[in-house]
Amino acid sequence: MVTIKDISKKCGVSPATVSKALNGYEDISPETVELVLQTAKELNYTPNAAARLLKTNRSHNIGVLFIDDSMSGLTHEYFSHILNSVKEEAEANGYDITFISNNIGKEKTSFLQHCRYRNCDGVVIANVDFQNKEVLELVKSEVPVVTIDYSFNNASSVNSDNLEGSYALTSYMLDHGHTKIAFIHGEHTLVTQKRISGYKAAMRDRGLEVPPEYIAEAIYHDVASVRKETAAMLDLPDPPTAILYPDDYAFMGGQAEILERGLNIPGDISVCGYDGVNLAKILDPKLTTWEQDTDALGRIAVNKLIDRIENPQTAIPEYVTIKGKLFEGETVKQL
Amino acid sequence: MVTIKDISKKCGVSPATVSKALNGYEDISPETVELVLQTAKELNYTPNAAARLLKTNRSHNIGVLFIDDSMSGLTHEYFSHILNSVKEEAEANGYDITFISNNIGKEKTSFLQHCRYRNCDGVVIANVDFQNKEVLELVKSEVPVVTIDYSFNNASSVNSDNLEGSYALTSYMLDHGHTKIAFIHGEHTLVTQKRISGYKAAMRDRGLEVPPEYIAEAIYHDVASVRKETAAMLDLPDPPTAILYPDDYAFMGGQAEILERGLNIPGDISVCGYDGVNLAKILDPKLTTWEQDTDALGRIAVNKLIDRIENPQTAIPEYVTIKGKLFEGETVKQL
DNA sequence: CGAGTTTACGAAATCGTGTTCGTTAAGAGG
DNA sequence: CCTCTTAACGAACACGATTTCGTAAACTCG
Repeated sequence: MVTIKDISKKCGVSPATVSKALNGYEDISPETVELVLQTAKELNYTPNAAARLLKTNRSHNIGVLFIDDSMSGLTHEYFSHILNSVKEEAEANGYDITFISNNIGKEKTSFLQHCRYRNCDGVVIANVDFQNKEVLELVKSEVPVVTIDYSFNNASSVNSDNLEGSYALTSYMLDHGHTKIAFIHGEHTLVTQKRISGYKAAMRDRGLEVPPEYIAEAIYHDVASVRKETAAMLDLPDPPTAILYPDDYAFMGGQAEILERGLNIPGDISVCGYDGVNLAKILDPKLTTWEQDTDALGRIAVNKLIDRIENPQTAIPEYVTIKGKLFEGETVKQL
Repeated sequence: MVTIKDISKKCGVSPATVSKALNGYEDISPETVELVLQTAKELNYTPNAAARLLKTNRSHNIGVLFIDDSMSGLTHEYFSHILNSVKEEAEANGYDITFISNNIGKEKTSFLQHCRYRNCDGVVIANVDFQNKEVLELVKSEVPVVTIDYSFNNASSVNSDNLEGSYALTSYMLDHGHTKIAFIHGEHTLVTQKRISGYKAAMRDRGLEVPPEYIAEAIYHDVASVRKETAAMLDLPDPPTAILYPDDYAFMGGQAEILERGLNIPGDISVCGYDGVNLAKILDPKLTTWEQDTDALGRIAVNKLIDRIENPQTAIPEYVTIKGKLFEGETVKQL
C-alpha cells in the first residue's frame, strides 16, 4: 500500500506538505503541488479512509436502517426504489452507504452502537418499526438522522403525502360516479391512519357516509389477507362498486378473488392500488394507483441529512412532504 | 466518545491491558478481565472500527458491486433478493456491507481504488457488465472477490444453474405434449447462452429440430421488447404452442399481447417464465417458472468470500452451482 | 538598508487501537 | 535459601493521515 510517506520521500518534501498539497491548502507553492499530484498519480496512491477518519472524525459514510417486520426488507419494491435513490444521491455527494445492523462482529449490539462503531456521519431511517426502543435511542442520540414516512420532533423527515394520495384516489372514484367505495387498508400505522383520513375526508366532502363494513384491515404486501378481505367485501349484502387497496402488490390478491368469481375489472368492479410500482403499469388492465415519487423521497432525505451533517448549527428539523401523482390506469369505470 | 484510555484510567491499568482484556488475551488475570469488561459496560464503551482497522488491516467490511446497464440496479427483484441474502449472511458473520461506487469523495475513481480507499476485506460482484475494464481490474487485483452468475479463473464464483433450468422447463413443456416450443430470451450474455443451450439440448434429446424463427432475442426485464417478440411469434405461419420467456417480469409483456389477441393462457398457448420471483406466484393463473434459489446464491457467495478472506493461503477458486427448482404454476397445458 | 511582512515548508502531536517485548513479582523445585 | 519458571502487566511503537504552530528565507517598502 502506497502512503503519503512514500510520496513525501520520492518528492523530497515532508508528509505534512504532501497532505496539504493533496488537500488544496493555500500555503504550498504551485510547483510543489504539481509535483506531488504528479507522483501521487505515478505511484497510484489511494488515500486511506480509516486514517483520515481517525483524525477528522468524518467518515463520509452514511448508514441506512431498513428493516421491516415482514422481513421482506430489501425485496420490498417501494423501499428498494427509495434505497436506490438514496444510494445514488449519496454517491453523487461523495458519501458511501452502509447498512446498519444489529451486531458488531458477532456480538449483538444496538443500532446506535453500530453507528458509532462505524462512525457513520448520519443515518437514513426507513421502513422500520418506529416504536422500537433501539430506533428511538438512535433518533435521540447525537448522530444526525433523517426519517422517511415518519416524523420525530428532533429530526428532519421526508414524507410521502399519504393523506393527499388516498384523498385523490377516492375523489377519482367519486368523479367517475362511484359512491359505494370501500377501503381495504394495511395494518395500523401512522401511514395507514393518514390514508384512512384522506379517504374519509374525500367521502365527507361529497356528503357521503361511510358504512363501517366498507373499511377493512388487511396487511401491506400480503396477498392472502387482502384476498380474504376482498371476498368479505364482495359477500356483503350491498357490496361496493369500487375498492381501494393497500398497495399495488397486495392488490394481486384482490384481483385473484375478483377474477375467480367471474367478475370483470373494471366492468363489474373498479379498483385502485397504491405506490405506483412497475407492476401496476404492466398489469392488464393497467392499475389505477397513486404513484409515490420514490426518487424524490430518497434524494431529498439524503440532502437533508448531508445538510444537517455539514452544517450542524443551522440545521433545524424540517418536515418535507413529497407530492405523488395519480397514475390513471384502466381499472376505474365511469358509472 | 469513550475510549480505551478512559477505561484504563478508571481501572488503574494500562491501555494495553484493557485492549488485551477486551480481546481475550490469555495473559490477563480473570479479575482484571472482569473489572475491565465491567467498566467498559458502565462507560458504554464502543470500539472504534477505524482505529482498529488501521492497526489490523481488517475492516470486517465487504463491498458489493451491483450495477446493471439498464440501471434498474437495486430495484431488480432477482438481485434485490440476492442482496438481501448477502446482507444477512454477512451480518451473521460479523461483516458489514458497503456499496462500491465510482467515486471517492466527489472525484471519479475506479472500483478498485474505491475498495482500497474503504479497505474492503472483499467484494461480491453481481449483475454488472463483466467485460467492463474496471471490473476486470478489480477481479485481477489483490482484493478477494466472488462473482455471481459469471466465472473468472482466479476468483470463486456462485452460479445459478441456467443450463439445467432451461433444460428442465423445456422438458416440462415436452412432457406435456408440446413440440412447437419457442424461446424468447434476453440479450446476449453468458447466462443467456447457457439457457439457450439448455433449451436446445432438451429439444435435441427428444429428437426435435428447432426452427430458427422459434428463437428470438428480447431484453431482460423489458416488457416492451418481449411483447414485440411475442407478437412476432404469434404472427408466424406456424406459431408455437408454448413459449419460454426470459424472466417472470418480462413475461408480463407477453401476457398482455396474448390476452389482447383474445387468447387464453394456458388454453390457447402455454408459457413459462424464469426466476421464480413473488410475482410469478401471485399471478392468476400462477406462472410456471424456474425458481432460482437466491437465498443460497447470496449466502454461499458470502461464505466463499469470507473463507477466502480468512484463509488466504488455502483458498483456491471454487465454482459452485446452485440448484433451482421448478415452480409448476398453471400456465402449461397438457396437450 | 533595516524592519516588518509574506511565502513555503517541516517538526511534532494526535486520532484510538493492537502488538511486541521487557520487566517485576510470585510461585515452584531442589 | 537459591535458582528457575511462570503469571500478569506496561512502555512504547506503529498504523496513515491531518493540523497547529513555528521558522527560515524571500520579499516589501519607506
